[in-house]
Formats: sequence, structure tokens, C-alpha cells
Amino acid sequence: VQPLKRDAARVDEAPRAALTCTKALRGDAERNRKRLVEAAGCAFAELGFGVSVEEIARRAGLGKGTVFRRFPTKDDLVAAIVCDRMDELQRFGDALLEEDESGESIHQFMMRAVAILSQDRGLLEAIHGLSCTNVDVQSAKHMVVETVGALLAREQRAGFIRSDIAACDVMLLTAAVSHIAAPFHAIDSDIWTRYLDLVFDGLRPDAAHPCSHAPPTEEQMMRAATADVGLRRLPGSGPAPTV
Amino acid sequence: VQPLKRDAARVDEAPRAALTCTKALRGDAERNRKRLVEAAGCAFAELGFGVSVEEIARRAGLGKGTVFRRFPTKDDLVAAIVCDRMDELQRFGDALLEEDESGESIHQFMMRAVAILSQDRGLLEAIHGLSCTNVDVQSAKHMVVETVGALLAREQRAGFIRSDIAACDVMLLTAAVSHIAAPFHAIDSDIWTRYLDLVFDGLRPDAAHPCSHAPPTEEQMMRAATADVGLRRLPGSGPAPTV
DNA sequence: ACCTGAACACCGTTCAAGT
DNA sequence: ACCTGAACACCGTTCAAGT
Repeated sequence: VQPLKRDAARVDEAPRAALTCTKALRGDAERNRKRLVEAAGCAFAELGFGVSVEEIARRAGLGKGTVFRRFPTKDDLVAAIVCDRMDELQRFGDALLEEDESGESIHQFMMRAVAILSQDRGLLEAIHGLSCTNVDVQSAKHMVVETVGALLAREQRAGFIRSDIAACDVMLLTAAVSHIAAPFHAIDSDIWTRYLDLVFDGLRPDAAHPCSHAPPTEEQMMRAATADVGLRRLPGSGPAPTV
Repeated sequence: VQPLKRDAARVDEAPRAALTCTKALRGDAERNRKRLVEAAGCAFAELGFGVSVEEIARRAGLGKGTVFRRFPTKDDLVAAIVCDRMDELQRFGDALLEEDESGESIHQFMMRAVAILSQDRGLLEAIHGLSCTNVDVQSAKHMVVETVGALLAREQRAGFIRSDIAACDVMLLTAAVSHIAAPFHAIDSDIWTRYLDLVFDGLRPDAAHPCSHAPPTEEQMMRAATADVGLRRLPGSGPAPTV
């Protein structure tokens, strides 16, 4: 629905989703779309997923009908923002993969990710929430996981991280630390460092005790991400479930 | 608003909130209230905070007006459920404090807490959400923290847990692990053991690296718990914020 | 006292009427 | 093509009318 917004270098190599309409927009429409995404990004970060579409439209100087013309559903709008931030993270990870050889790169990655997530309510809500059903978010997330996997493998070979950790563990723990830190955003915005430190101590080989459970498979991750749809029912999609 | 429902032994020792109306209800009203709380507990656990009040009322066999007569706001209803579960946890902690001397009691406590939280969507949402503004929830949470503090001190003295950990750290990390596990509820309901294992490895003295940040103070915890009110606006409380 | 359902405000979504 | 605001369904909350 929204046009691709990735760095030119990778566009043809991995066209995000076949469904995505890539048709160029008319001049004014394109400008409106930019304003909209900008306004939505700020509004979600400030106020969380709960901001009304009308408020976003007002900030962007548009009628709310226009919002729904560009993004058929509020969740699609959220997804567009989430994809942007996710791409940003992935580029950061790629850069670490090329530049940093210090054995600190997973730590660096987690720090960056938590710093972003814990200050952006909407993003965090969205990542644990149902907008993950969105195809674009899924694939953006998948690419991040791959990058993390590469960073991880390198550090495990060097003995900096315990060997029974998978890339998805890193993702899940990163989100978890962000969740701890988020409510402290305006109170003590650095507090995430404490919990990242603690969690990270558990990722080093020094004190590793064997885990009693394997990491989730890729399919389980997928199912978990799309699992909890169904409570926030789409109005107009039939009568309320009688349960 | 809702009558106290604690074990008789503690009622006078710590009356939960001065505001709470303790007047006895008429027979039928009391029975309806029980049904209501029962139905709400199940509905929240199954479907999360998003279930409509009307659905809850239907399950309880009541009109929705009655729900609001007993609990002036939906959040108050949530709070009542949360308090119940919180009390349950606290009693478990107290029991550990008396019986268990194995040096495993913090682990046991976290296991129980995560097992409960990760299977109860509503509870987890509520704990990280704004219903924590509720006075009763605050004080119930406070009592749990105290119990955890006692367990923790004992294990730190014995050298089972690193000494730079505070009771609120345990609480926050417990919620974080639950957050990881929650979406896997129907897929692999035991997966929380893995993340608790990993987090717990970071809590042992063996591999402890000093933390770069102190734990939050009690006042910060309080402010964080009540911080993010304001986005889910109460309808009827004036026009939308123009921001 | 307590119960109820109709009535109200709010918000996501649709759509007919405009450019 | 694109934009808009009125219209619709849904849900939390209130309240007048009933027992």
C-alpha cells in the first residue's frame, strides 16, 4: 500500500512485499504522504498507539479521509512507521558487522535498539502487538534477525557470548528490556542501561547454566507474532463474537 | 469502591485504601458482584484488556449498567482483578519466606509469578498499563515488593544472588520475562523457563559485572507506574486535547 | 438499594460529493 | 487521481425509569 522507502541499493535485491503498490504518486499526494508519515511518527512516539487518526490528520494538515485513502487501516499506518525504524536498526547492525570487530557489537546493537524502543511508545507497542501481522513488518523484522544472527555468530566464535543463544533470543530480550525502561522514559531516561547490563551478564559464557528449554523455532516466532489478533475487533466486520 | 477481599487475618492490620467503601451489599447484589468478578477475570485472561464491558456483563448475566454501578470505570474493574491475583502472589511469597530455606526461593517466586503473568493477558497488560494509578493496585503491589525484598535479602546474605540487586529489579525483570513469554501462551506455554533461566544467570554473583546505573527509587517506581496516563482519554472529560 | 436499557460522546472506517 | 467531511458501527459511560 505504501511505496517502498528503502535505500536505493537494496530495493531490487529484496522488494519488500509483492502486494505493495509501488505506483508513483501525484506530486501533491506524495508531499501529503510525507507529511502524514512524519506527523504519525511523532504522534505515536509521544502518545502511543492510542492517538486518534483525526489527531494525526490534524497535525498533518489533512482531512482524516485522506489518511485512510493512503493507509487503508490505522494498523497499516503504524506498520509503515515501524518498518522505517526497523530498517534504521538493520542498517546500524550491518554497519557494525563491517566496522566493529571489538566483540562488543551485540552489546552495541542492543544498546541502540533499546535506546530507540524505550523512547518510542508506539514502536514498542506495535512490536509486541498485532500490527506484526502486517507483511512488511514481518519481512523487515526478518532482515533484522538475520543481521543479528551474523553478529551473534561472530561473537560466539570468539567466545564473548554463550553458545546456546539464538538470534531470536537477542531480539526477545531486547524488547523485554525496552519494556522495562519505557515507563521511565520521562523520569530517568537512562535506566535501561541497568537492565541491559543485568540481562547481558546472563548472556556471557562465564556464568552460563544450561537452559531448560530450547529457543523458539522460526515458525513459532511467526505464530507468536500473529497470535493475539482477534481481540481488537475490526468494527464493521460482522457482529460481536458471542463467545 | 469494591469491598475488601483479603484473608481475614490481615484485614484490620492493613486496610487497603481509606477510600474503599466497605459497606456490606444486599444479598443479591453481593452475589451479582461475585459473578461479575468471576466473569471479568476469565474474560480478561482469555481476551485481554480489550473485551467490551458488554461482553463481560453478558457472561455474568447482567445488564451493563450494573457493571458500572459496582465499578465506576472499566479500569476499576480491572484493578479489582489485579488486586486478587497480586494478593495470591504475595501469599505465595510469604509462604516461601517461612518454609523454604534452600536458597531457591527467589527463583521459585519468579517462576510462579511468570507462570501466572504469562498466561493472563489482562493481568500483564494491566501491570504495565495505566490501571496502576488505582490506589488499591498500588498498595497491593507495594506489599508484594516488601515480601520480595525479604526473600531477596536472605538469599543475598547467603550469597545466592548478587548484592547489587534491589527488590524492584526482581519485579521489573519478572514482568519483562512474562512479556516475552505471553505471545507464546498457546504455542509453547513453557518457553518462559528459557528466558527466566537466562535472566537468572545474570542475577547470580558468579558473572556479575558492575551495573552502570542504580535501581529506581521508590518514588521513581511510583511515578513510572502512573506516568503514562493521558493517552487513553476518558470520553466525556472534555474535548480532545489539541496538543 | 439495586437493576436495566436507551441515550450520549468518542473513534475507526466508509463513501458520496467535490477539485 | 486526489481530497474532504458527513454518516455509520462500536464501545465506555451516564441516567431516567423501573423493581
